[in-house]
Amino acid sequence: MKAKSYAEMQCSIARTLEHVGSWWSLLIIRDAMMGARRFKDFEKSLGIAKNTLTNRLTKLVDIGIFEKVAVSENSAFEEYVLTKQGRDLAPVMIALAQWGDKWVPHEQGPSTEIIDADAGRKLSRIWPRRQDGEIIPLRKIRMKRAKGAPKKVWEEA
Amino acid sequence: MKAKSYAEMQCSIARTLEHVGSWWSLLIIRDAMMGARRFKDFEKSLGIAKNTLTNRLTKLVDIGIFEKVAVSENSAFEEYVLTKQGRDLAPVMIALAQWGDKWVPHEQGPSTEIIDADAGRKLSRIWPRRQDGEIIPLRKIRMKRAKGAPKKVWEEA
DNA sequence: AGTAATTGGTTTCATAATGCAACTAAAAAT
DNA sequence: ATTTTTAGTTGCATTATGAAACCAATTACT
Repeated sequence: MKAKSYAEMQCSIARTLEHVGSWWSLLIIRDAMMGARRFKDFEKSLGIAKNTLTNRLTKLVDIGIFEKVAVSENSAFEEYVLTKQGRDLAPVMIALAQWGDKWVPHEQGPSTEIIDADAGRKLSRIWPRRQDGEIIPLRKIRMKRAKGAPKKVWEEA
Repeated sequence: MKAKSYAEMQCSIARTLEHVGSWWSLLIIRDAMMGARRFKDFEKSLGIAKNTLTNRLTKLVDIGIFEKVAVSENSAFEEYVLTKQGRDLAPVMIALAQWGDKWVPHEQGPSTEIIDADAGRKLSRIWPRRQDGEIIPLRKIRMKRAKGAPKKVWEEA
């Protein structure tokens, strides 16, 4: 659920989750990345309630992650297509999928594969790198509030 | 909210979200990555209700993302520390933060900074690469169900 | 040592979000 | 012309969250 908004938090992650962090939203986007377009596609694939799906899709269109496009010249139906903004969530999806494969393996294998079409094989782990491609080890990475952002409670004193 | 589980879906992303996709969970983990440890730290930083925080932390401990550790030799209090599994969510956090900075900028700037401690500057965009470091363009990336996973509804016919 | 404040909860109740089933109008297929 | 599909909407039951009060144990203060 969600009754309280993250929108006013001074945090880039919170603001992203405000847009795509609701239950179902990321799975809707995942399905779109795997080829779903029509309302019924998402509904049947996810087993989500129709009213909830309507709410999610409407919001995702509002914030610019999907756009509604006519199915064809001569059809009155519309389908939901990811915008550039939506497609740009790919690194998030890849990171989520790879974490799941590593830490929550399923008896029946990965079951979602993310492929490099040129090399024809699974992507290697997505990980921060320096410009030259060198991998940055976790211990060298610091997450901190930006200058000007309010002090965290545990930083007082 | 969340009333229906993703656990049985044949999808790596769904299984990850089943663990960390509930409202608040990723923000709790973010706070931990930024230095929060004590119950009160999370509570005050997030403004989350105590019962909800208790539920989330208990679950996150159960599934191995946090562990409870004595604050010190002579203290009876415990604090919540990320496990290796939890720290391994770093790429997810980085991807979320960078997407937010790009698409949902805040008047007052990024407000969450992720730094390469050696280079002393912000991380460049996390993105899938080939082993040699070459960036893989989005159009070369395919997400698909693995062999054996059930066909997607839009693939029928 | 005795008292006050903090911590980490639990419990209760109101509210908000979701799940489900029934219903509907428009479009498409037969 | 009729049936089926699609994309919803509506209403109700259930579940999750938010807020406040309450509580026992621990820690800090005097």
